[in-house]
Amino acid sequence: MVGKGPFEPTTTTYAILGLLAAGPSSAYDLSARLQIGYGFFWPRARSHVFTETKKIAVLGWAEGTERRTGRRKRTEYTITAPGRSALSSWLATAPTTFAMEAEHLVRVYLAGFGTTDDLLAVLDDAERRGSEMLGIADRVISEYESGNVDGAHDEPHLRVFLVDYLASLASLTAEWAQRSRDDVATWAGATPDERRERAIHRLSELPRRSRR
Amino acid sequence: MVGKGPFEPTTTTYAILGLLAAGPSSAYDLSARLQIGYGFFWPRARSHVFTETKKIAVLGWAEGTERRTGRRKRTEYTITAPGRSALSSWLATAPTTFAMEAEHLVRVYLAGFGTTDDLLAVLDDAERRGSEMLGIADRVISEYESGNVDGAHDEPHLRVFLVDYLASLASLTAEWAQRSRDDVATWAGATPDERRERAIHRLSELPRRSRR
DNA sequence: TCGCACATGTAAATCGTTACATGATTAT
DNA sequence: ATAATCATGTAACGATTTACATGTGCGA
Repeated sequence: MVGKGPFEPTTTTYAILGLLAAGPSSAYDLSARLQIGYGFFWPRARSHVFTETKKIAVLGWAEGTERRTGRRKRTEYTITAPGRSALSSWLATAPTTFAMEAEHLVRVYLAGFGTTDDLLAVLDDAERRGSEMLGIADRVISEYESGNVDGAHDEPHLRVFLVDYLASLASLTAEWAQRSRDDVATWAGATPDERRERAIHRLSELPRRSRR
Repeated sequence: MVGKGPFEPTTTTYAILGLLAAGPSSAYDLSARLQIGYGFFWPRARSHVFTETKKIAVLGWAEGTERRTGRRKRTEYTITAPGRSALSSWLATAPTTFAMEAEHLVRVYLAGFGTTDDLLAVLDDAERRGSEMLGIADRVISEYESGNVDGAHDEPHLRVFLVDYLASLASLTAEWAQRSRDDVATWAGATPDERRERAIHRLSELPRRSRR
């Protein structure tokens, strides 16, 4: 990502352009689809869409037409040929961003300055979030199994990759929280040295690169 | 996160305060530790530290003393008692942020508008990143096994939780990329209906909530 | 002693969010 | 008819990054 002038497209720009590629929609509608479609792996505030669509229009990648409902106006955007072409060019470039913001882990990192109960609460919270995410994945899966899918993103052979990642991450998080809590439970009757031994042993059993 | 005035502490503020709790250091030094310690789950630019430490000083949570090396000055920060107390209060509150920014997944979501080769390239990239992360975890583990640990963060019983999450996420990512690529490979000789069938079947085999 | 990497920041610009505002629609 | 909710944005603000600037120490 170069990131120079004020009209330089960002990943978010392309994400929205991609929504537009599926058909014309109003900015408001896009803002809803942004959260539903990307909420889990590219979260953005709804209001962000309104500035971003303007940028897209200035770039010539979409055309906005004014519609009215009574005295209220709204803008409907339609992707242009240059827009489609910009999207597919972008898809041919390499991804840049892969980041996570996990406050849980910050708190674990600093847990030495808090109480054991604080730590357990953090782990509980992590497990709760993991379970929630699993619940979301669950619902998506059931929809597909029962055939109740709203046409918009009806490409199951691609969709499965996303749901796979989501469900895997969710269950990873929940399971990690559980085993960490179990480990905390063993601290009670142990000397510092025993704790250390055990920690090193647990470390040595983590997934290694050699397993390829 | 309340986030009102310009001196409202953020998670980043506490992350840095937490580094400070381990002993006095210069802002520059903190900025290095920020990346090493939090880089994987709370990434921030080094320069961010310099503004944040000033905020911490204004809040009375640390004191800055001027040092000099020749004509060049630097500021060394020391945490204060109110600072320690703010840190432990914060540790007793609930985490708020758990987010990921995975451009890979954005690209998978939009893969219908690109070529199959684009998609394969994205999956390759994801696998490469997963392997790299596994490599990092690997090195940390080896350091602990061989006892070569730089005292600063020498709390293996806590550290193991972080490395566990890192290594698990890394191998999840790499494995996901592999099985997704394998799936893409089956598309070639299949009708759209077969692809659909297969996708729904794969969906139904993902981790479910019921498994708890 | 020349150049390069490390140390130590500052300033400007951008990205993104929260808060607000107001019209339309629906349920009660 | 009123209240609540949906639709449709705007504006101000804060969080974060990128780019820059300059001193110091070290190896060739």
